[in-house]
Amino acid sequence: MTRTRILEAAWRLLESGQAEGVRMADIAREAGISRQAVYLHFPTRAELLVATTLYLDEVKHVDKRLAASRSATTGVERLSAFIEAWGNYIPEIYGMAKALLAMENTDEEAAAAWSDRMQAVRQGCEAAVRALARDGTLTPDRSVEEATDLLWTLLSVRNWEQLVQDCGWSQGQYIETMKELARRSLVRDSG
Amino acid sequence: MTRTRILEAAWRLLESGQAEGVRMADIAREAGISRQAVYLHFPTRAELLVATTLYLDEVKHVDKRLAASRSATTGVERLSAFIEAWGNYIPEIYGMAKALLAMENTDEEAAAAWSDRMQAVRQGCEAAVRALARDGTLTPDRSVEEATDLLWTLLSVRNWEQLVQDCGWSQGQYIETMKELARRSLVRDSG
DNA sequence: CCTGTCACTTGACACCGTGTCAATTGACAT
DNA sequence: ATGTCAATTGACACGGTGTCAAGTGACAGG
Repeated sequence: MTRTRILEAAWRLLESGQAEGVRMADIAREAGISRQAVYLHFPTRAELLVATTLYLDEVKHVDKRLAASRSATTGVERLSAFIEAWGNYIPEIYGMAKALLAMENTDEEAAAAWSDRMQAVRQGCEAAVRALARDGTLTPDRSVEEATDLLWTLLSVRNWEQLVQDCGWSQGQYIETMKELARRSLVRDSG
Repeated sequence: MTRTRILEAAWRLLESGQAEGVRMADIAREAGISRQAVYLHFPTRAELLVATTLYLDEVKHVDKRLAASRSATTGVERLSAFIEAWGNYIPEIYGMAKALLAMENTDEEAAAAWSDRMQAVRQGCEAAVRALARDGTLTPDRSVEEATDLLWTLLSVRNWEQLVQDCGWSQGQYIETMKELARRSLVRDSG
């Protein structure tokens, strides 16, 4: 199916670094079809990018990965498992994310799409925070909502980008630091 | 001087919200001159934006604000003062920052300019971390460099944006949370 | 009073990337 | 043979940046 070939082509290009060099013409060439044929399947660049993220989520089985964090028994374990699952997913979608993020400013639809995806992440954060609250291990300093905001911000793609891409941290270092930071700022009595 | 009028116009427009709607023509109109006259003073949009940030730093006396944090005696005080100074500066430059950030992806020069400005912030972070290290109050978990990376990331404009703009936190809430987060993740024995 | 010069204006234009439109081709099915 | 469907080619509009050339008006010095 041509549609799939386009999605694969987009993915391949976005994955390989220089996010913003990826134009519709490039994707078409990579897929071995004409630029106009791309428009036959995806009305706008934004929609193509969104479709690519959804395609990735499917191919990479995000759902299965998050299942692990959902099955954790204690809140603390759940928090840790969630950070690990999401944190390790970031590098795989980073090319995509960067391209989508770059359109946020100019493209209404791209912004909405990215916001949707991030709300899903926020759900995950909230679930982890609620698990802590249920166990009574959430720090008394913050409400569930504030704690969720904080965790969500900590785990943003931008923060990953800054630490791993710009500062040269290893992925493991990133994960460990985020876990520790989350624990210290969200879990009660954990010096 | 026309140059100043242009800078003031750019500032006024950027400050008032919708960063990405600000085109060269808009700035010219706001300054009461022709679009081409702007190019007489600033060769490119990126250079105009950069000049505007420098102009803002001058007008807003960033240097004086940071002096306070430099004169703190203990490392912990210095950390706190720095977070307060920088954290309270962010909302004043946010319009600018957003416009510059939006060009990061497309414009080489804008990216370099923004990166420069952020390196300056990083210097401030590093100074605070070194003050902690000197006092022996830096957590043993992290090297000076790692601690600097972490603090710098915590205090990014993007994080401020997400918490204050997107999540609706108050400025005071943001400052307090950042101070606490920094303390918990950088200062030794502070549960 | 003439002549420069300097800041600015007007208007036209090239470039780039996105998205649109119309006419055409080639394969496959009925 | 006919229809249909995916894809092709080529042209074009739009928006925003940046360039270029010619013109205008004010002010200064001889």
